[in-house]
Amino acid sequence: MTAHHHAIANQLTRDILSARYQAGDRLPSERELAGRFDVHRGAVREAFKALEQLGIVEVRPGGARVAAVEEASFDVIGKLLEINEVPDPGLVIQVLQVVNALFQLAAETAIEHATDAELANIVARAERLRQAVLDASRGRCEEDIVARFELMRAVMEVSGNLANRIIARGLVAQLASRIGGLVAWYRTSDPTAYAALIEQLALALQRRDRAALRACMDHLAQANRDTIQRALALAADANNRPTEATAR
Amino acid sequence: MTAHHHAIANQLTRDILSARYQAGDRLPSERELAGRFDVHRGAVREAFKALEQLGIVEVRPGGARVAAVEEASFDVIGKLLEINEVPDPGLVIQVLQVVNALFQLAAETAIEHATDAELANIVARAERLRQAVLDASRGRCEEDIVARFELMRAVMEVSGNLANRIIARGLVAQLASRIGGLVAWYRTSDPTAYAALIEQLALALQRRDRAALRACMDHLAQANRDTIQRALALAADANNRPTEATAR
DNA sequence: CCGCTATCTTGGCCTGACCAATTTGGCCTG
DNA sequence: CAGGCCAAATTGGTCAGGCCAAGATAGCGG
Repeated sequence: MTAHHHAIANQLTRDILSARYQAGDRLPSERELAGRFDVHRGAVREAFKALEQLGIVEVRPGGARVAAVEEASFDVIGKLLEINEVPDPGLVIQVLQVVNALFQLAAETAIEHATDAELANIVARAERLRQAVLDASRGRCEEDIVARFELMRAVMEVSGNLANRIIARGLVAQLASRIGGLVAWYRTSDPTAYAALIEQLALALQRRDRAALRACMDHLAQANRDTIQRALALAADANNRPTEATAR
Repeated sequence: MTAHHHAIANQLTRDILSARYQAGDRLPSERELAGRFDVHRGAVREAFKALEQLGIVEVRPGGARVAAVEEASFDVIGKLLEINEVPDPGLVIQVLQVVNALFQLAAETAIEHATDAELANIVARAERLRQAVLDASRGRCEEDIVARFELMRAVMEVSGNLANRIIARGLVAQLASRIGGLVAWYRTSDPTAYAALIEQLALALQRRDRAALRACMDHLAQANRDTIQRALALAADANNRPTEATAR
């Protein structure tokens, strides 16, 4: 393995995101880091490129300075989720809220512009999700989650909003790569109620009823939030108390 | 000026985004492009890095292939806005809708979690915006726009949602760098009505009234959309008929 | 104590080379 | 003739060393 710049970039990213460097600090020079890591300057240089594109470092002739997290790029969200063993629940919830807002926008656009056939397709997927949720209470959880993503993707697609699609896709990807391992802890608290919400969602979509759509999406978001929060708590708990064999 | 890789990256980006290459096509090899552009392979390589991080190209040993736009990264949105003289109105509207959805999320979070003092600060900014809008009808348009961004930024800040903040910031930045030049064409159609909406917004925030907040934000979004759409149409018109001296 | 300059450092970029993975074309086998 | 298989050519990945211009800095002069 000679992917030096990868290792260096990861190390520096962790250092910066865990606040070992303050915003505005000067990073060591490329040449010094090259010496410290015992690699050629090119490797450090490539690592810097990555950090710069992440938006956490601003590199200019004269020196590289770390930037404020608020000014960082889209992709830091994934990195922020990575720095701890179990992702920071607060951040996960925040991302989830954004994803939900985007999903809601897509759904509202869909009921405005989609054809009846497209809506029917979505409704069919919703029905599939409803079934999957009910099945999941008997243990088949993966299908449940897959069906949720399928539904979301379908709605995004017919909404026709490219920007929304790109952003949501990126966000979900960053989130999924991090909390995918939590599937084991993922349980819908009240599948029956959740299934009922899905049914309401399907109905609202079919009738192009915006008010109803918003109402039940609010409830769905709340339910999803609770579920994930519980899963995170369980995972963190298991991680802190590794008496029994930890999954992995 | 020896920023070769910049020029190459731009050229290739335009080629790809304007569909001169189809998704799945193989790009010419680094060495061939180096010869074609008469630069060293390193320059082409750096350009490829940029394209890869844009998500429009997947480069692997054996060849670089262009990816589907839907799979691209967040930053392509800005590039997509850049390929035409006047940005594609449809895309601008889409981005605007996303921004609005994020703004709405922030506002809803704010009325749930912000302190009274923070809300008061936001309300004050809203009042400033209201004044600016009324003033703008007499020609001072820049302050109007600045005040809108200020309000949005303030709401984002107190909402405490880092993910939301980062995404919205990036989106606004990409949009602003592209439609900033349209300020000349930017006119609120009915300033009085708009000011009234802002007042409603302030009131809803102060009372932490979520329903009212949603209602007036819907109207505000609609108004903003119309205004931008009109500005884009005017700009496109002026661009197609360059008989008189075009600004700039 | 402040402002300016000469020098030194730092990043930007070019050149050339070698390596490993993939592709590709020809070859052999059925 | 079709399909699988192997080796050579091509492609991207990485390393190494060097030169240059743009900032940073220490020292000097006011």
